[in-house]
Amino acid sequence: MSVKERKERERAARERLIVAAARELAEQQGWDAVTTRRLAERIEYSQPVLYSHFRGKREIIGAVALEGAAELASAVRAATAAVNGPRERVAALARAYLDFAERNPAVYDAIFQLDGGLAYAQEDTPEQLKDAFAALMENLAEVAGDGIEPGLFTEVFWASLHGIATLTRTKRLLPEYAEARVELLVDRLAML
Amino acid sequence: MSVKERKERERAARERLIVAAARELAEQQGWDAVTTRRLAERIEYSQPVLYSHFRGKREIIGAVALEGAAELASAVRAATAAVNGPRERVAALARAYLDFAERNPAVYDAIFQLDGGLAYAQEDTPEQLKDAFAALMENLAEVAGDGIEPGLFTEVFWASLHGIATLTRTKRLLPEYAEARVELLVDRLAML
DNA sequence: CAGCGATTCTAGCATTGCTAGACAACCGAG
DNA sequence: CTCGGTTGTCTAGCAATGCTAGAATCGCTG
Repeated sequence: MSVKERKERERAARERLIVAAARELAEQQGWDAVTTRRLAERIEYSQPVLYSHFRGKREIIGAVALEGAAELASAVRAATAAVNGPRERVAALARAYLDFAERNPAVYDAIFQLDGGLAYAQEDTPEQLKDAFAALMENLAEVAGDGIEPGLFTEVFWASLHGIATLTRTKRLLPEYAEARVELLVDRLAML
Repeated sequence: MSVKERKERERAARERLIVAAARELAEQQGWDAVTTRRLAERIEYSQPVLYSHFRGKREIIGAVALEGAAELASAVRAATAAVNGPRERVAALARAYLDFAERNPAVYDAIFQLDGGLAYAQEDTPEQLKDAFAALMENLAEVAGDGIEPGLFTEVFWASLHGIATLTRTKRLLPEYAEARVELLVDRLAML
């Protein structure tokens, strides 16, 4: 049954190709430009092929979101691993998070803004999303403060970062305050 | 020239009708359901009429956003006016803000999520948007803390509220923490 | 190498935002 | 009161969108 296995490998490879193409196109020209036709053209297949891998455009966004969530998690862990001291660790986390959002706006949107048909904060939430939240909580639990549940604190800190990330990207905040916002947020929210 | 005036009044009335219909439809069925055809049908005119008032769908969203921003500003002012004590005033502001976002999700999206073709944090930013920010700053300046510019503090507090509002609405945060999040945010960010 | 099953494509549907050009209504002059 | 012209509105249509049915083609198996 080697033939079947080969076909499955090829199929998986093509699926990765679709996700990669969608992501690249979205980062280059925004999600609006990610149409089924353009996507099909990029992978050099016809549109119906997309629907043999994904239920629709929404699921493709979801696939990009999962890939991105895994990257966000490791970006956060990588940025905090080598840092000594809780305060600097939290600041590094905040900068890594905002940096990821700025460098991968389309992927960030796929994870947090667009509808990728994924469940959040529930049992059936995909591993990658749970793990991204876990990566935040690992570094934030130690500064949550007495009597504050780490999960609650992480939600608030995360929401603040998310607000800054999205409002910054849509040019609703003053660029010159960027660094000061992070400092203020970390100094006030984290209990040291 | 009474005829001209009458026509202008009628025109203005129809414009309000369009904005109201767009808003109502968006709140009922989401912005995706706000198509030019459905909107035209609701106001009992044909689609091209919409384009004699607005450059396109984007501008209609923008009009809803401006109307909403004015309401948000007065909602915040109304909620804080009668409250004594800085801490309770800030808490009231936070609740009023989140309440507005929850009660008018489509309008909130028009203001802060969708592209209504409006400028933000600039000179040519519409009055309504500047005033909404001002309404926040009026109540937040007193708790910014020493050496922290009110504008900076307001941006951070606002971003945090925005993050909570959007993540809550897309079911990415735990509902049971809703009240605790506000308490934590106010207690930590505000300097009392 | 022939036939059959899986795969991929062509072609098309309904819906979207937006626009051109035909048509009608209405105001003001004679 | 009628006619001309401006102003306003509608019908019809464009290209692009997500998605799908059915034809065509490819490649494995006997």
